[in-house]
Parts: sequence; C-alpha cells; structure tokens
Amino acid sequence: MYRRKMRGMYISKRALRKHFDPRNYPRETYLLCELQWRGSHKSWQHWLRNDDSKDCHAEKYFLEEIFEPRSYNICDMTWYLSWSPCGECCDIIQDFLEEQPNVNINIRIARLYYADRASNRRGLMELANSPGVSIEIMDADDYNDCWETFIQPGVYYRFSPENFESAIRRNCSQLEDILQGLHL
DNA sequence: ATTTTCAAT
Repeated sequence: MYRRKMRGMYISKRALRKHFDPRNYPRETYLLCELQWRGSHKSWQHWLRNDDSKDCHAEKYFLEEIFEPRSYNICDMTWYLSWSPCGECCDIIQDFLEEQPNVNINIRIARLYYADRASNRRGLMELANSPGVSIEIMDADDYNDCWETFIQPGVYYRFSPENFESAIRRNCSQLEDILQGLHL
C-alpha cells in the first residue's frame, strides 16, 4: 500500500530535539506526517527531510513522492514541520489540495522560515485561508502528540516545553500577524 | 545577542 521510501516511521529523540526545538536553527527541514483515511481504524506515519541532492523541499517531496492518493473517503493528515513552508511550497500544497479535495491537512510548525520575506508571508496567509487547511505553531500538546506518535515505543523521552515556551509565544504572535496579512 | 533559517544575489 504505502511505499516506505527514504525514511520510516519512528525517529530518534535526538533528531526530534534538534529539529523541533524552536531555539535551534537547523539547516534542514523535517516533515513528520500522520494520516488516517476515514472509515479505517489504522493510521499511517512517515517522516522525511528535504532532499538536498534534488534541491527538493520536504513538503514537495512528500506530496509528489510519498503520498498515494485514493479517490474514495476523506483523508485527515497532520504534518509536524520543523520549518514553515516557503511561499512556493504553500502554492504546491494549495494546488495539491485542489486536485485532492478529499484531503485535509493540519499543519503544525516549530518555527517560521524567513518570516520577513513577503512571498513566504503571503503564501502562508493564502494557504491558511484554503479549504481543508489549518496552520498553527506547535504548542505543548502538539509536542506531546508528536513525540508519542514518532518515538519508538519503549524509548523513554520526557518533553519539557517550559524550556522554550517564550520561543513558542513569539512564533505564535508572529504567525498571527502573518495570517492577518500584516506587513505584506 | 531580540543570532542563526529547505535561499539564490
């Protein structure tokens, strides 16, 4: 059914710590996806990072190479993204959703990618206003959900978001401004 | 450092 290309389902806590702590500024982007087709009890998880060799952002890579559409039932996806999508990826996601109107994407992001660039701000605002899309900064519940889903059972990890609550708050207010179309 | 970024000039 789904190919497991490039990466698998579980991720190391080391990688999660590095890439989803908003106080870090890593030079790669991680996309963790959990999806469920309505009517099915099983969910499916997959994670990947951007492909430097192909100069391909993580979002484009996931939608073009990993996701396998079905013409029936509704698909609910949650994405945990370490960087927010750039303007171009926002357009790609929007086009994808127009072609796949049975898919919903709930996007949770750890930090904002070049938030001072008008093209990125505009992309996020337009994407957030598309049907089937929600975009939010990851809060403590998101971190816990993400950890529970993507860390292998039996691996001990305690998440302590209090260490970066101020970074989360700053990103939330910045995203709020962007989605309201301020400073475009 | 209220820096750093999947980014080229």
